[in-house]
Amino acid sequence: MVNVFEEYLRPQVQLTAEEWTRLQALSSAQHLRKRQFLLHAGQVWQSYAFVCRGCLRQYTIDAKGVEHMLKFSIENWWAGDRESLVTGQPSRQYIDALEDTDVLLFPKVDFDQFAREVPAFHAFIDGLLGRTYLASQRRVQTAISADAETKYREFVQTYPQLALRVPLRMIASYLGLSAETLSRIRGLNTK
Amino acid sequence: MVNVFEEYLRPQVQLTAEEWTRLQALSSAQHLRKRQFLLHAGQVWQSYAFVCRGCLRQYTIDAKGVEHMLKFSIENWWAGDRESLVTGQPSRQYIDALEDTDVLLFPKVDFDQFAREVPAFHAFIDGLLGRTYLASQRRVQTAISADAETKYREFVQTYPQLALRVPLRMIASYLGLSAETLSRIRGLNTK
DNA sequence: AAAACACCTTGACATAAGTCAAGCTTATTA
DNA sequence: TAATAAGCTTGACTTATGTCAAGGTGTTTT
Repeated sequence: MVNVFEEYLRPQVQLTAEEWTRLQALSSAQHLRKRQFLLHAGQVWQSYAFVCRGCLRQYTIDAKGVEHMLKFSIENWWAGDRESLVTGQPSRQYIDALEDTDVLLFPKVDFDQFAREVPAFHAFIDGLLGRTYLASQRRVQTAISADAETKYREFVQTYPQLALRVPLRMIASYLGLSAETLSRIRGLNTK
Repeated sequence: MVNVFEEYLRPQVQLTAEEWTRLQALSSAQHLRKRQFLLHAGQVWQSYAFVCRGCLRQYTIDAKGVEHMLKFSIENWWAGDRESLVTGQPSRQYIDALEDTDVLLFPKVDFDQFAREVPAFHAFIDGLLGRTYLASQRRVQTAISADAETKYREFVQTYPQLALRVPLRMIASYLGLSAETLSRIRGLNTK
């Protein structure tokens, strides 16, 4: 399981053998069965989570009981509620597994400490955060300007791996559409 | 003009007199008349821009010629197209002034260099980016889950300064609504 | 001080997308 | 392997929001 992380990280950051060992020692593996929760609203999120295998969904539930998908995380992605992580406040989000999933958890304190002491790693995390932010901005732009069909097309183009793997009604929710609307749109595209 | 920046930064980062002088020396002031452009689609954006006075809008124009507001920046806010800054690719965005505006420009190369050499400043920029990213995530969440009225209410609550200062049709665009819809919503709230 | 413009509002109508409900497959679970 | 649940699709209907058009203020501009 650490192997997956190693293969992910090695091409991106130059770490000494010692640093690598130390980083690895910070992590703890966790296995999630399908439908099992990694985070529940009300809990404080205090880690960085790296997905080695499987698929997670991150979502909120509104006053009417409707779920709103915020993010999906498959192999080589990071997951977690950054807001809770940064503020220390209880999360309003849920994270659970759409498939049996293996996760590496890095406690915030240790992880940040490590980043502070290893500039190359720090730079890598900064870059990651920057790219994630850009992706978020693009999502905003699509959300405010595109019609339903365009939203779906862009999603498939951006995340082809997810389009095949995640239930449609969750993709619909991610895009701010009803499941029925998304189903009809797909009907059109197929024909 | 540098005073505004100093008052903004001093409470947030501890810089030595020398560092402060050096940072200041990197900046160049620019004055924009109302409606004047700071960035035009096709140009590469290569700076960090700090607004000392006035108000900027940042937007795209789609294939139909419709503008979509991405961001407004008033005093003590940063502006710029991060995507173009990071990738070095020509921007697809426009930035122009809604009022006469004073801006401090920090060339990317120098700014990044300074951040690398002054850890406290680096940490400050990281924190800023992190908060901006959180704001973007919240905007996504509202965009996919809220109705028109809620979007507007949250906007007013989050940015009361902007609600008074920016033309309604631009706020409507920022929220992904038509100007007419926003106007009707406001009619309801007032009564 | 006109003239031209930018901005907001309102009405009438159009339409994209949502809701509710049923039926049909394909996975899970007992 | 029967039973249950999850997921997708389709139809009929509703609704929120968009579009088009006109009129009214208030602001720039000449």
